[in-house]
Amino acid sequence: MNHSKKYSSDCGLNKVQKMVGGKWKLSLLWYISEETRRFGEIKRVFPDITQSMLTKQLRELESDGLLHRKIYKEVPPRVEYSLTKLGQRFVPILHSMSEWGESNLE
Amino acid sequence: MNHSKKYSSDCGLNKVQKMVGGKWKLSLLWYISEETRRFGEIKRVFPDITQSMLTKQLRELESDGLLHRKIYKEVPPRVEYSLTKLGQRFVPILHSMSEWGESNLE
DNA sequence: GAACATACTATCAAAAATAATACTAATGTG
DNA sequence: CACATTAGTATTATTTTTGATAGTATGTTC
Repeated sequence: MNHSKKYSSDCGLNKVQKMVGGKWKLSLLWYISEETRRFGEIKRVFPDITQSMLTKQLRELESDGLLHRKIYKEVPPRVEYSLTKLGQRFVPILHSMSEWGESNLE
Repeated sequence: MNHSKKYSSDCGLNKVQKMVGGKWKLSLLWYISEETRRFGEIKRVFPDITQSMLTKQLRELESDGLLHRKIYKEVPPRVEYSLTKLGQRFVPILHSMSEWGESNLE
């Protein structure tokens, strides 16, 4: 890795930032990491996020490979979100961030 | 911590997100964690960040307690940025994010 | 056959983040 | 006195992110 690339937008750090930088993404990952969650469940736990925004962020997390989205062919619809392997490998980082936040900030 | 607060904007995770969520902040922290850096040095290493944005982000990191800003009473001016204790405690998280990014993303 | 439930989608508006550009202050040097 | 140097500020765009609101599809239940 040359010097000009070390701090560029290609570096691991910036990729991570782009993937989980959204306003709600860390919390969503955390919540889904606890167990598989249905869309409506998530919506109820995060009442401040609008439905369209929730859909958008979940889909982005999915296309970034962090979440798996399982659609049941039922009516009314049923969609479950869970962490992928990649997402699971991110969970320890979530935990250290949370802990750092809780224990260091007022 | 009650359930309504667990995923609220008060939780550690969201505080962290607000503090380091800026487009350049993770990289800036990383660069400054390596050693104390002068403003102009940072500017040269991150040519894509405008000067006003750089100032803004560094000041935010300072007021969030992650960076220390040392002003030398000289002309031309000399300002050095370094990590605070709090910032230093964040460095391991930076490393794990970087590693996760490097090793898991194409 | 009307209402219900769920997970959406589509538009448009508002707010927040970032960028572009130009300007400033102060002093040592030639 | 003009000029270079450094770390800024100020102002105005532009872009990106987020929010508000309304509408859709469809099998099941009443």
